[in-house]
This record gives sequence, structure tokens and C-alpha cells, in this order.
Amino acid sequence: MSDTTACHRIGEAARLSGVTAANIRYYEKEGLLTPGGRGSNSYRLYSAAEVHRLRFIRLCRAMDMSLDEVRTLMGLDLGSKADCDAACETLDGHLEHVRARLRELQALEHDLLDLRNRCDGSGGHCRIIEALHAQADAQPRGPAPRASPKKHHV
Amino acid sequence: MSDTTACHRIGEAARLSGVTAANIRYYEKEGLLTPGGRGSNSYRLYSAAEVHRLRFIRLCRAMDMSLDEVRTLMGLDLGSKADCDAACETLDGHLEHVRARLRELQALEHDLLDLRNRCDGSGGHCRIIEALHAQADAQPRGPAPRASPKKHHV
DNA sequence: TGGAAACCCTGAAGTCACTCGAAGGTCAAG
DNA sequence: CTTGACCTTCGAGTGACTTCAGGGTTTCCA
Repeated sequence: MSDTTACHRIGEAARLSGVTAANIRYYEKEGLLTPGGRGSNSYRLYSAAEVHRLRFIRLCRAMDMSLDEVRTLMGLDLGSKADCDAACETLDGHLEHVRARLRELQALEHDLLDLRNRCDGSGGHCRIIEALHAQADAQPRGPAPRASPKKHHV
Repeated sequence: MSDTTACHRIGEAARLSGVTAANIRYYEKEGLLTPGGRGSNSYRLYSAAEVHRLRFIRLCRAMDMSLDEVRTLMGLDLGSKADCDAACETLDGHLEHVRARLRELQALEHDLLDLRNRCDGSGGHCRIIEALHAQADAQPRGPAPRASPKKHHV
């Protein structure tokens, strides 16, 4: 099952998978897709299996995995115990990362609301900017305040 | 109060503000910091006020604002009604963005957990990869699944 | 006093995951 | 025969950094 079913051009593959055409070319360049067949006009052609692969990638990306993680995941063998462990590990790492970010954002929302509530919109002088400055002063000096200035992706 | 109190070198300013030295230079290059005084050795020197400004930036970044938003916010005048409105608008837009991201991440966590629970670690064959493939197949074809492949920053 | 470690400088390039633009080739409908 | 939708490549741009190369300076300890 390689090129017998290769029938979609890139635009159609894009519509079917939800990945833009430009992005599909990018994934190919990045080695997430093996450069499949081409028509006589040198247009790229995609089989249903390749569209599936694209959808798989999009799904992983929607889950905020890095392309590296996706590459790892896609290289795994369903039957192997070692590969199962690898998949679990990837997922666990990922889950932790998502949760950390979730905690950060919740704290963030709280802070932002707090800040927002300082302005009654009545035209009296604005306490928002004032408050931000005060907070900056109040920060003791710790290495990261609460939402760490992202070093990780996302 | 300009250079009478300019006493910290970049490393110390970094420690005091929680912004790395390289990052401080970057902010200066980006115009978020006015290029303050230099010592006879051409080392940058930072006053307490400048350290404060750095902390302010870090706080905003920790709240996931873009440097552009920070620039806007820093240019505002505390007394002006128009500027107060601008601050509120920035904050509101920002709050909405944080909340949207929060919703996405919650859905994400759910999906990841779901996926993770498919592997009991018992050594039977791994259902995680299988499940991902199945999901990719099940995806109807919509333009974005749930967590939109980020076009916004963060 | 000497020399190593720790600090500072600049400018340029690398990172990630795209996104956009220019300049062109191909194809079906009207 | 032209119009417009599609496809091709390559190169550059985005944001917010980080890292590197190749130097100069300062500080500390023996």
C-alpha cells in the first residue's frame, strides 16, 4: 500500500487533514513525512495513509507536543514493550508539562483579574499602572515570580 | 534621579530582577530599556529605578504579555483617562486570551489522561499508539480539533 | 606578583514551528 | 485564449529569546 492509493494533491490533503499546504511541505522538509510520490507535473500526491499520518501529527501538535516528541511517537512499534514504555514516558512528561502550565495560567488569571478590578472606569485616576509598578517593587527578588518566563515551548 | 544611584552591573541587576543578563541586553536592543549609563570600562550600570523597570517587564512577561503590550503599558500616563482606558483594554484582551488558553489546556489534560490510561504497563501490547492512530482516523476533518495549533503567541 | 576564575563586551547565528512572499509552472472552465 | 485556481521552489521573516565566538576587565587567592 504505497502509491496505488496515492490520489490527493496537497490542497485536498490539507482539507482532509486540517494541516495547511505550506505546513505539509514544512513537515516533509522536517522529515516527519517521507517524500511520497509525485505526479507527472511534479505535484505532490498523498495516499489515504499519508493523510492519516498528517492527521496524527496535527493531533499531537494540538496536544502541544513538540515535533521531536511527535517524531519519537511515530517511530514506535506497537508490539514492543520497550516502545510502550517510551510512549508512556513521552506522555507522562507531556502531561506534567501541561499541568504545570495550567497552574501557571490559573495563577495568571487571578492576578490579571485582580489588576483589572483596580480600574472602575469612573475616570478617576487609573490604579492599574500604579499597581503594576507597586507589584514590581513588592516582588522580593526570587528567580521566577509564579508563571516562569517560559523556557519550555508553549 | 538618573545616574546618582546607578550602581549595579548587569549581573547584579540580573540577580535583583530575575531577568538574565543576556535578556537585559536584548530588552535594551528592543527599546524597552533606555540605554543607561556605563562605567569607565564600558560596563552597563543600572540604578534601582532601572532594576524596578526590569522587574516590571518580567512581571508582564510572566503574565504572558507580548513585548509590544509591555511597551504600550510602560508608555502610559497614570493620570490620563485615555491611558487608563488603554490599560484596561490591554488587560481585557489579555485576560480573554489567557482564559481561552486555559480552556484548551484543560481539554488537553483530559485527552492526555485518557490516552495515558490505555497503558497498564503490564507488558501486554501498548494501546497508546494504537489509540492515537484510531483517534486520527476518527477525527471527522474539522479545521482545528480542539486546541488550535497556536497562531497566537504562547 | 601571578595567574585563574568570574565577570563584562559585541555581533552574529541558532532555536521552534511556522508563515509569507516572489517568481514561476500547470490545468480546467468559459 | 484568457482567467483564475491550483501547484512548484527558495528564501526571508516572526517572537522572544539563547548560544557562541572572540575578545577585554576585575577580583580573589596563593
